[in-house]
Amino acid sequence: MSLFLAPTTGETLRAFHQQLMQWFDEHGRHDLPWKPQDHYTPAQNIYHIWLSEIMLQQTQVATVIPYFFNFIEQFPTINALADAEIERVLKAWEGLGYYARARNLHQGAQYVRDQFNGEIPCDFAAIESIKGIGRTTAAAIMSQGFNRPFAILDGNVKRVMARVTGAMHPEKQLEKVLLPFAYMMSSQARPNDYTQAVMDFGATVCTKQPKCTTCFWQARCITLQQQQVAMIPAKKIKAVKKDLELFPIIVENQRGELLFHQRTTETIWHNLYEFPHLSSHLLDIEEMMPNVTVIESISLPRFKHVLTHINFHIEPLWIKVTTDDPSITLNGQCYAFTPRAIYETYAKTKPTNDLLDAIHG
DNA sequence: AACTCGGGGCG
DNA sequence: CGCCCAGAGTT
Repeated sequence: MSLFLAPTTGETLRAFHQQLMQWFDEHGRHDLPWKPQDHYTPAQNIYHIWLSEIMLQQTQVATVIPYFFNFIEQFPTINALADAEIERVLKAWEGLGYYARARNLHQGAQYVRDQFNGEIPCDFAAIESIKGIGRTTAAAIMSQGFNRPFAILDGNVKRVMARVTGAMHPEKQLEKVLLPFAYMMSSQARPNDYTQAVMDFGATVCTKQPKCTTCFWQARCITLQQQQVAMIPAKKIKAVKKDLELFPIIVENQRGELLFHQRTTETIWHNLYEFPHLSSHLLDIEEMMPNVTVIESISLPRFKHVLTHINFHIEPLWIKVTTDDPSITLNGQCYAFTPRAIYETYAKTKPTNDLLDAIHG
């Protein structure tokens, strides 16, 4: 049995496309900074679209814009990015989240430098072979960068297409069901503008709580007519979150240097910097750090840090000590005292930055 | 197919 | 406080 509210005809999709493009010309976002510009080379414009697509994964436009400007200033070309140190790339990404994106982007730039002479080719399969680029981002580069008819199905497009077609399918089936419709839409006129148009429409009109009274399609929207707007697209099944406690220890010596180290775990916050932390409360300071004299021990307020799948409950301890040692062994691991000017140049986790604000503010 | 990866904004 | 945002890699 069909999960569509009603069958969708080709005429319906063509009419929607026509009106969408008219809407875009008048109301679309035409000033996004990664839009191709004449004072950049064609290769740079493609690079900008690539970069923006990566930054925009699960991240809103307003958040991305300042990061984008900073990034292209530091890394103006793909080859410049490829030749840069990963530490600099992560620093430019600091606070944006999903740090695997930065590592994949850096690896991708080296791949493009070595395999494609520093220029992204107009080849969907080749683009998709670049680290960090999946079907959606590859299609976005093909359509927006090269003006080729490739369909994207990101969150915005899925929401728009689900409502236009009245697809009630659950999240997993939805993408497969909508892909043929998405391709049909993209294969009409102005592929690059269409891609931007449908995303702008999804981001500004056909939102989660859509502005149907201003919508050009309200008279023909099957989802609106049958009052299913709140039900389409179907909600995602919420993942169960874990609660984890974290006990960071901020050890500050008489010169104001802090114990600081780079994460090496393969899981979260890979390659980023943080304070040493324990999995339980620090019981005996003198026992854990024999060669230091504790001047002051301050419990900072506990706070929460939320990730997609983890709630961190953080109970920080700030210990001011005197010692002649340049490093401290804690739980069998060696941590070095680091001057403020140094650690501020490295990309840190969000809780670490919050703690730095707390002790310096 | 399910799970993992951040952080910000908004109602 | 819950949900979503221009998703992709791993298992």
